[in-house]
Amino acid sequence: MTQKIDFLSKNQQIVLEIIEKAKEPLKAYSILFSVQKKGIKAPPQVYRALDRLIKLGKIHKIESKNAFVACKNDSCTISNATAFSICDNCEMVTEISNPKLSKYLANFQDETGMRYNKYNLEFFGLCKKCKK
Amino acid sequence: MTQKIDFLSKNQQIVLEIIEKAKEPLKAYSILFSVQKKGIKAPPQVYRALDRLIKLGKIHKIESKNAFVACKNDSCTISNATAFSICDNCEMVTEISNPKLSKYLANFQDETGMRYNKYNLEFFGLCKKCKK
DNA sequence: TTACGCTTTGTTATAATATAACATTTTTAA
DNA sequence: TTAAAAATGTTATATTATAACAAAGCGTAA
Repeated sequence: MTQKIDFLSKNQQIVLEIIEKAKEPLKAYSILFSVQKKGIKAPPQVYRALDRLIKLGKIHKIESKNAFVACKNDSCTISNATAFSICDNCEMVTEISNPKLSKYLANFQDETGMRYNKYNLEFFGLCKKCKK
Repeated sequence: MTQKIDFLSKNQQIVLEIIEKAKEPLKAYSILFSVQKKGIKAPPQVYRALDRLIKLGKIHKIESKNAFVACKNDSCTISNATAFSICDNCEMVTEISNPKLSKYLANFQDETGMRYNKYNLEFFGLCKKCKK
């Protein structure tokens, strides 16, 4: 077997669980502090789990915040096409799953005809609550 | 006057110049090392200049790389709508200026009707050279 | 079974990225 | 001309991330 693609190690499960429970994106070191009681003691353990979970599409990294969210898209096993809306005020992050948008972007070609196998889009604005 | 919107301070000019000359995105600390002979000695000086240049739309931050590129779009004085293509192999970054794309994204509304005033899009793939 | 390779894990140390806090200088505008 | 504001300089430190290597666990084939 070259790779176990559907099995999570203990550390990976622990990290995934805490990200899934969170309502906001979590930072790597805040994850570290939260999981220290469960035996994860050092940054590399957290970062390894994060890297793996990202590759599996279980979580995504919000690049503009260096923070991590669970993928809301149940069927997402790869993470090559992501879009988020981010509130400038309360920092709430929502994953956008809009078939038209993803189709548009997956098919996008620039002037040179270059095609892409991956993209990440981050929208910023005020969420409904903060707009009031 | 509340803000000088079209004037760059000495440090800002120095930092902008080095980013404009570069062919690849530059990291903050590599900028710092390059400008130390010009009297910029400490990180905050670089980061302040970067922040200002970003606000003015003179440069953009490539979030997935923590690196900075000059805006190629001459008329760009604000930086609320950015799109880049990034080569996974050689790390080359190109700013995409595609009117259809920017129009599409500027007008994008999610399911709830929310509109955004800013976005950043990063495409990944292989550039023409690396595809060969 | 055992021993080999591979993956995961643990651990220490350190690299890389970014900002806080405050002193000083320069610029602005009353 | 001088007080306020903005920009700059400086030191220290916070935050984010990885290198490097040792040890443990696990599958598998001899």
